Amino acid sequence: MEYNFRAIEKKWQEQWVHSKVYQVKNDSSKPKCYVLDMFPYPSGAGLHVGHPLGYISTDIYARYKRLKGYNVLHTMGYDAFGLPAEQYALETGQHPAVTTAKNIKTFREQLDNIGFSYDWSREINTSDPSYYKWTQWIFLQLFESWYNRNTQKAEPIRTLIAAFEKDGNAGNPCPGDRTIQFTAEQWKSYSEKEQREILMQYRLAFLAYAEVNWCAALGTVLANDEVVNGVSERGGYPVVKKKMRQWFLRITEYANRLLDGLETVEFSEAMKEMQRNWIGKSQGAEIKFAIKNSDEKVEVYTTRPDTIFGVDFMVIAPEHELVQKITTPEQKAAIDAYLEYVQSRSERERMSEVKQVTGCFTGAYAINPFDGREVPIWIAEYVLAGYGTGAIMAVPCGDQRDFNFAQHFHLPITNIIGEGFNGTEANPTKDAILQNSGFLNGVDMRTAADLVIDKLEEMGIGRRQINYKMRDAGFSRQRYWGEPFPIVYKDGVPYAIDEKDLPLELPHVENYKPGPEGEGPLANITDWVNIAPGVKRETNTMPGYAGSSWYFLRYMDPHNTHTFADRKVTDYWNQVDVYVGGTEHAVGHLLYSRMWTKVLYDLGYIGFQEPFKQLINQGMIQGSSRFVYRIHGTNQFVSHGLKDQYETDKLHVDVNIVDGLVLDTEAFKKWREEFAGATFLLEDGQYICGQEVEKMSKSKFNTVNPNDLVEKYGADTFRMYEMFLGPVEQSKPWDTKGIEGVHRFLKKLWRLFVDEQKGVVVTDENPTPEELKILHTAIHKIDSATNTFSFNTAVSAFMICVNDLTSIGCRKRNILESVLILLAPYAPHVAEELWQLIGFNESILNAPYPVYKEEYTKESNFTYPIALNGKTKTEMSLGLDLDNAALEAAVLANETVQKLLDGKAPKRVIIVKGRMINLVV
RNA sequence: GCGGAUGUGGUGAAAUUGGUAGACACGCCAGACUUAGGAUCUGGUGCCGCGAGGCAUGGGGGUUCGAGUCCCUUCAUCCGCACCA
Repeated sequence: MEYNFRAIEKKWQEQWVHSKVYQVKNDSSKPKCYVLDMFPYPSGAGLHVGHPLGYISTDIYARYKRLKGYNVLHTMGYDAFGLPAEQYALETGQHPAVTTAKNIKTFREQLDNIGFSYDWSREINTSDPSYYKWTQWIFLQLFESWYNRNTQKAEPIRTLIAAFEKDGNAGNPCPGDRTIQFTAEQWKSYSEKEQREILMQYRLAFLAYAEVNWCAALGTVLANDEVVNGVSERGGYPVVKKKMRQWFLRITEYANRLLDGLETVEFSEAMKEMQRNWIGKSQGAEIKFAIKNSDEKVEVYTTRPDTIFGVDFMVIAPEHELVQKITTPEQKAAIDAYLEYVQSRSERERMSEVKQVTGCFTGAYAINPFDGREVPIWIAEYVLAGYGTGAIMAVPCGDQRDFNFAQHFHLPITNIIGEGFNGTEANPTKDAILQNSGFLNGVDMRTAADLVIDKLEEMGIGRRQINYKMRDAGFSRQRYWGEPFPIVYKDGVPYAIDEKDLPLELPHVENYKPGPEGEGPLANITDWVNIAPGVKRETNTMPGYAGSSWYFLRYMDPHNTHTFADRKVTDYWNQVDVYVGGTEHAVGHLLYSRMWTKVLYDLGYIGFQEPFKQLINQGMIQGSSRFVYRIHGTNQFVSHGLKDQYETDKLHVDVNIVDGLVLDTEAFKKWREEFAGATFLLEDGQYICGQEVEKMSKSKFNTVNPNDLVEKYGADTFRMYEMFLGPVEQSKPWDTKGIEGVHRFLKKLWRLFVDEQKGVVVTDENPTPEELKILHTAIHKIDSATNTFSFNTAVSAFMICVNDLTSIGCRKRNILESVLILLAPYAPHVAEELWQLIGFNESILNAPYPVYKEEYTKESNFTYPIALNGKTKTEMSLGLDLDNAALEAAVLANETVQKLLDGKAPKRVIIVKGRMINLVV
């Protein structure tokens, strides 16, 4: 009987399906554990070896926790709405639902091949109406809620209306527009339309005109994180700013809670830092400066109010509304020219020429409230309209950009930090003592900041202000393949559709071309859009992140038709205990899902406000591409070492027909028709390819399909090899070479149990202390390594264990049973098979995890390294029960040591019991 | 520019957190069994040196009896953000 992994794996995969061993109940006397993967977008390319890295980790962990006595929720599904399917539909006319279903089928087959323990009865698909019904429902909750800054949580919009009817909006200033102010009487006098317009400024999901990233080539609006260097992430098409009426989520109201929540979760420091940067909290002050000969005021935001005596000029954004009002007639022509220049510059240019200093003087002067100094007001593109107040007070001695600006335009620089400023570059210190600063002279900057703000508040021209870089999240897409908004417009006023009419299903369309004026394809279906005279549907759809913002909740209760997930069930499963996925979702998906969770928590639908307790970022598996070199204009290929002698074209070649770096030339000729007649210039009889590490992608022919490896070595080998590659968090190029070693290990393990001729050879003898030591060393190492996601070291511990047991010929049931249970999470098929072969009828999944007993690994002796001045010279086996004096005596009596000491006595003897002994001379 | 991470043999990587650097594998070398082997098994394999021995964790410095691990400094690579006042 040899290790026939193909038969074994097929048998157990069928057996698992048949006996429903992975179905999980929503209650149990056992403690719960929720282990989740970021669900994939089912692309047409299928899975490559990079995808399962995370999935295998979670599967091992989930199986491990189950053996440890937990009720484990471990699920998989598909993030199935999205642009690629729609692009494909545009090109081929195939309905996205059709291609998506096909892709899902491929993914499922590939996943099943690897032997995962998902509870597939809970599978979800975000494009399924039974799922997006609840995405739409949650959207309506967002639409019907506002953020109460007094209670610091989301509340139903009716509590806001009640407040308006009582006190107007005095207690609840408008987050969308601070200038909106009204009394209770005024509120009651407004028409319904006016009231709803005001409420819109408060809703968590709201409509606003805003500049969006408009990509004409894709015919759609893109999120900031879908725009890279001014072009679309997909396709690399140009992106421009365009004003459109868009849905937004008021995530900025949650900025502070999203920030504070990071303290309560276990994410990597890198991940937390990325989110902190994205949220970008800063504390400072808003200050109003009077303008000379004008009633206008210019309001700036600064984080450094302490430097107010160092203000030498003001800069406002070119888009700032004050520009037209304060520009003097003499400067008008210059300013107009500058504005024209700014408008002519694409987003891309502005980004790529960050260091260039440009600007223009308005002719107006602002007045420093403390010393009455008049400083010029400039406009410049380095000041952004969208951040703070769109205006700054410039302190060139303390801020490098202000300094560069002052130098460029020859503006005088006031020094308020004495020797701290050297005149050649700005010094942004906060630790100087102020000089040249009126009433602040001699005060340190940190203290001065508070003094200034207090004084400004007293004078009524300034106040403390916290700002965030984060913007509200755009939530509309002019696309077809997404969730339709459950919204209708009556005379242009948006209303929620009735909950009982959910889901609002995505209608069928004839084609996927964008609608008129940048609208989505839905706008083309006029009889769907126009419900009644004056009543129209929303034609935008929701963005890709809508469905993924809450899917972890649906897995808990996937078939519930009354609610998105029953409160009792979400209370039971609670937070995701371990969430595994790539870093690319650091600021998108992770922030949105954290926000949705907080909203649902505020509204009382769930009982926790952080979705993911622990996050592990799997590294990216890169592709290791191979290249061949074709002599230009011929069909002759030259080996890598000889290529410099010719003029060649470098071509990607399929990594699957290259062994290491050696090309299989026959396979190459068959690979593509155009190479059928290829000839080769070889080195030492071989064609050597070039290699480069690149992203794994079909177009680079460097993808490796897990199916091929599973076919050749088996799922168990594949699983363990992926883990053996290195720490899960680390990115590394894929290399199939080492898989043999893991395969050998499994064959060796098999031979511990089964002899080719004799069959099962396991005995019932009692284990020796040596065997128990091998086992318990393995238990200790594997248990803790699995628990800490250090799977690569666990695999090596398995190898050591099996090597040791093989070399002493141990075939004892007592030992081997435990080894199998340890192995079951890693290589579930072979573990089940051997478990059955040694006589168990029940699945190994329900066996108890072995418990480490220290007594078996305890030694009476320890082989001490004996070092002289910290350098190991020899070793001695000495009793662990010896005290330091006895150890010292034994060491000094040692022949080698005496020779080394050469008659001299050591100055000091350092003894670390059970570790080492060091002689200092 | 700011923030984060990483740097260890020919390769992937270990190292109980300050205590024998290179476990476990791949690759390579030698051998055994073989008609054969891309099967299996045995031994070897950081570098220099015939050897005793010396040198080695990106470089330089420091703390310590002892540093891959802590501190300072410097270089390189990768990732994220990027005119955020």
